[in-house]
Amino acid sequence: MAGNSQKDKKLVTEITAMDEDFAKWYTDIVKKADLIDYSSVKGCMIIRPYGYAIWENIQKILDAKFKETGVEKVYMPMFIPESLLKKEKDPVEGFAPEVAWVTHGGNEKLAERLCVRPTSETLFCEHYANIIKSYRDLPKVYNQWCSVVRWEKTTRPFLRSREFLWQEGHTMHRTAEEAEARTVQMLNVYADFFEKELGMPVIRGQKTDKEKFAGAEATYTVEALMHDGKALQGGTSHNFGNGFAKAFDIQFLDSDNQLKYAYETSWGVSTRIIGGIIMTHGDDSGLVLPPSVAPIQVVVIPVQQHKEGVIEAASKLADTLKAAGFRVKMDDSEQSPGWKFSEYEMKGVPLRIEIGPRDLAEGKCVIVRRDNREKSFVAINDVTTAVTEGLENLRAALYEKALKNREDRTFSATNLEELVNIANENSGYIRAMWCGDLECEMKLKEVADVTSRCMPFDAEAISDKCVCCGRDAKKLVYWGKAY
RNA sequence: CGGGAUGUAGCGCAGUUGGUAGCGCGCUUGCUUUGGGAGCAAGAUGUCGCAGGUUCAAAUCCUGUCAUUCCGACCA
Repeated sequence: MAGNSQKDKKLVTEITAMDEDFAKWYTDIVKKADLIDYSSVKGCMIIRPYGYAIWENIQKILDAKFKETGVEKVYMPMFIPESLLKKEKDPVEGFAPEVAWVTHGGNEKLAERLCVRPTSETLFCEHYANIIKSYRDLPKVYNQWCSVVRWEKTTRPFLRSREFLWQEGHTMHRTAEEAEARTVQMLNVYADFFEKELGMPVIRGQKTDKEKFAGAEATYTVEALMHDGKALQGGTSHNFGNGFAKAFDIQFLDSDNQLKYAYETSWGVSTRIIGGIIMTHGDDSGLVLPPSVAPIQVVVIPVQQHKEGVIEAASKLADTLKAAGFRVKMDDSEQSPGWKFSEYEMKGVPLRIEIGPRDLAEGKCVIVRRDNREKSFVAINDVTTAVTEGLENLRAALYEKALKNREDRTFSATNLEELVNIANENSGYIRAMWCGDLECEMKLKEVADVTSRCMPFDAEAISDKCVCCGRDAKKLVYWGKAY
């Protein structure tokens, strides 16, 4: 029966509803939007051209922002000798269970085994120790784009893979103040990127000692809330003080002729961002990409393309938009228009332009927004303006929608019972005061299964007592469950 | 790392008491179609995840292993 075959066809391409099974929905999208493929090694994924193009756009934007702040790009080797890795105790202990080791070169066993970098602090430090002699050598503001390896036990595409792509900035400064300023500056670069480019509202704040990077004096973070109410750490910026400088002997002669230790920062974001984009903006039809990083910003779909003048008009439209600087794809393949509509919705293309004989007769085309499927009929001559506005409106709408989700899922608690109840019944952030004791942090994990996500900057106190122990509280903490 | 599920064509799956593999979609060719996943006709595509074992015979039974996935633990 026609009805049945129609239904079967749908099942082939349908994705799981997000409110039914968010985890399955996520993996469906990652595969069906053609972002990745699995490889034969657990936790190591193939990033497909469409997925990689998103990463490339992220890199392009961030790299430009980095350069505006004086960042220089370098590349460090991927191997770290065991002895070098062990020079700084705290991070080694943090990473030890998940480093991968190279023990052989060809058939010969290495005299000293090499670890595949889980992060490159030690390499940067070793190098900085060699090149920094004078206060005139400071600051050093280096960044690298590379992949790192952490042998995770449980893995998920983009969110937790054994090898992932990231950028890691490592900087050296003359004073503690300068290092602190750089730490905050880079956190703000990330926050702006998330909010203005990706349409993802973030909370800027500090990690508790329990959650901070081992060996850091302070870890700052931008935290985003996903559609399902779980938190995702978007990016981190660490102030290392001069702890690493002491371990690696990074000293310089200051203008007062005194030998001093340099102050270090480090900051990074990874391909995990892509997972964040999916889980923030995606819907039951697939991915929804913010225009800034969408590999295709506008897809032009000719309708009844065999009719005279349709392909020509569609091509011309696409060329006009390309010339105006948009990333445009014209799809005149033989698939039916309906198939193409679904396909590009799955891939999250922000705007779709339909153009067929009916439109041609009126000198118009149809622009459809991915997020709300709103259609507008636009004169062909005005299409550049309409696309500019459409992309901007979509970006703003994505932000608003994500912000509303966060607001709807942000709760406050002033005592333990309240907090536990909220945690049991909802998924999201719980704002609550904290005394600063590790014990209370552990207890909340135990009784409410939440961890501290961050202590927002400039947060107002909502009570003067710790939500857990009732003693005087120091900080407002956002608690939640994290990816 | 513990518990559950899965692995058969590019994708989604069926395959009975063991007897040598099938369906839908997709793909190729042709014609008709085209404004929300088109129709008809003719085709092509498989080391049944991998390695052992039992058997005259294994996709099917047994053991191991790898991968995916879900839940938990762990971890950033």
